Amino acid sequence: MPVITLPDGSTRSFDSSITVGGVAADIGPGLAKAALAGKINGEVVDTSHLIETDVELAIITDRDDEGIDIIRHSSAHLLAMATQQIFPSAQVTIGPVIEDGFFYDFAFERAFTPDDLILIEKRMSELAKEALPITRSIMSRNEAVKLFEEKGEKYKVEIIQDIPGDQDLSFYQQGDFVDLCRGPHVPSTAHIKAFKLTKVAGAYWRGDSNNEMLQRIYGTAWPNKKALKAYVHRIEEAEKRDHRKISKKLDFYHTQEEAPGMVFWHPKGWAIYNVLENYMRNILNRQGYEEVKTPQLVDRSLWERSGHWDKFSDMMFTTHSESRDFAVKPMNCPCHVQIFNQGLKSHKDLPLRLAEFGSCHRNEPSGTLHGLMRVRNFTQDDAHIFCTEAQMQDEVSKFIDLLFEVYKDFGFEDIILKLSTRPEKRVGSDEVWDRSEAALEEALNSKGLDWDLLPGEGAFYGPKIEFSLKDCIGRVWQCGTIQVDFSMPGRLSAQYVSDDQSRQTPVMLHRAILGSFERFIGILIEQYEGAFPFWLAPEQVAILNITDRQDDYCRKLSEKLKDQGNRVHLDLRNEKIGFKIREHTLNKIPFLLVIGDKEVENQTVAVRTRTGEDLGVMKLEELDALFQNEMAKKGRITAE
RNA sequence: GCUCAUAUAGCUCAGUCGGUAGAGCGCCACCUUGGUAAGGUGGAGGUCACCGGUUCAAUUCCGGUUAUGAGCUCCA
Repeated sequence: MPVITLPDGSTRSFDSSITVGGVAADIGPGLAKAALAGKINGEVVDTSHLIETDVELAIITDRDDEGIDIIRHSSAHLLAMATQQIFPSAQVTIGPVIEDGFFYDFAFERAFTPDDLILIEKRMSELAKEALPITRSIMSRNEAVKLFEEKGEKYKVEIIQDIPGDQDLSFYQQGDFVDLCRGPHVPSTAHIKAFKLTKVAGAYWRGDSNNEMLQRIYGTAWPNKKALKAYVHRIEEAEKRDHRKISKKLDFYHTQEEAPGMVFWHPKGWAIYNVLENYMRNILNRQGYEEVKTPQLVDRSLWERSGHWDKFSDMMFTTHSESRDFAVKPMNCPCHVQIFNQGLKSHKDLPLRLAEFGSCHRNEPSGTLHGLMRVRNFTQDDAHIFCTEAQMQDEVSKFIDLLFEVYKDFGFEDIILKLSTRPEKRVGSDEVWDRSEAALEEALNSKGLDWDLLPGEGAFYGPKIEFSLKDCIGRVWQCGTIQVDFSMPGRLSAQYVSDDQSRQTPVMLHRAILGSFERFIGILIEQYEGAFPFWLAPEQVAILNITDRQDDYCRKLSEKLKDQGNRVHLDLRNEKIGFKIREHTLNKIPFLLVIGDKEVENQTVAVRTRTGEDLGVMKLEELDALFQNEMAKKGRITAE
């Protein structure tokens, strides 16, 4: 006689055991129809699950996140079923739920084409309309192996054989299609109402690049057509923000075949870059960093001593001169240790913070290059802090504060923190790891920050914190990092004299806030959709004459604004004012100054924003105040 | 690096079932001096990514190279 407690606290008792679907039907016909699954004592089960004892039960519908995931999972099965009906020789492998959708990997003799996807999607719709019941069954491992061997599904056999012991396995069947699956699934294919196959791409079997390439079909699925439409719209919006397209339109940079993965910055893109670099330079100076510059080309022997040659030589660009091998630097730290090593350092010199906007080259695999986001030549806002172990926590703490301030200036307030701890392969004693991890953890906790732990994800030379920011459409970008390193200072013989006269090896902290300027600018372009806030805008203000009678006034105004440090675009072309306004609005210049006879006569400017707002006629002092206010605000979304 | 796709004017893209190519925008010239998102007329501009092959003939078909795109793998 099971007594069932529902989420609202009410109870229902039944004379005999009952399925989840039965309970839903008992509550009401609407719920019976909407029920996708049940959650019993926190565990998600099928609607066919039989309840025999007293339990807490929640009926899951497409209003629950779990419900949407179940729809997506069942959509993956439907995809596999449809695909095998059309292409019987395609072998099934895995088909999990991912963010916003699902995929299924097939082994197939050729690549699927977009036309194939249309066919498969059509068949999926037909199968969904047939409202095939989805039923669960249990098989022993041996039975299962036999079944899939008969079907010639060698990947499934491999998966099943990897499941340990005599564990019973669950299977889901719809029509004549059956798949190994933990479940749960929707009760019938009729619950799969709004889906779309989005793309096809290669993917390695078991994610290992040594394995054969499978064909992965991606799809998205939603509770209803409206949600699907909203998703498609969201994707289109994200595509509109693509920094590569915007950069071409706004003339920020280009790339070309002769320099793959490297950026030709155009004047407007470089203007943004310069603002960023100078901003970081000022900030680091204020925080007690000292800026340095080190060579691009360094003898191979230094990289051998630092250990990079061993691990990363195939990712380093090399050159040869006068019978010596050189490598273009892939990072700045070994060079910074060289500066540290000049002259005997005292503990009184610590912490020593060396910063460099160091241009680095890494020969990234060709397939990974992507606009400004992944390049072969990039510049980090890099710095290395040489300190004692005792100073470590304080330095980390200061760094976190600084990073939050910087991100705020760009309008990023949602920051995700992750602490990565000791991996299996590592250097340094457990005691040193204990102390370093504790220092990082304590630095985070003392600020009351939320953070995630990634056990075993640290670098071989020390633990690290990684900082990711969320942009305005919810995408996450990892930018900042601070990493403890107790390997390199020793390898490169960095030492200081302690207060007891002994020679000690300093701890080194690698840290960056923006990461690489290239990538960070890419993120900013997408965040702002090219409409940079005033302080970053490559052109901050355009001066537009109405007729050539105002030329002199406009030229003088331009000089004056430039003298005040503004980036000015002077447009005296023989074009109508509407034409010029349209053009500069599309170029996303924050302020447009329209100058006609009236403005010349009164020594004023008529101000229009790129959003089309008319700020009216202003005196030059008022304009200056407006600009200064904008500069002070930077990209912050909340006022101080 | 792997799989698949793509490469035509400065940009966005048509097109040629094999007979050396077009549009819009932009650019240049002239006319127009116009008050808040496109004034008019005319003109220039392409070894159809590169290297081979097939063919009487290749931008088009085939192979390779390079770059780009999507995904996978990688990211000190």
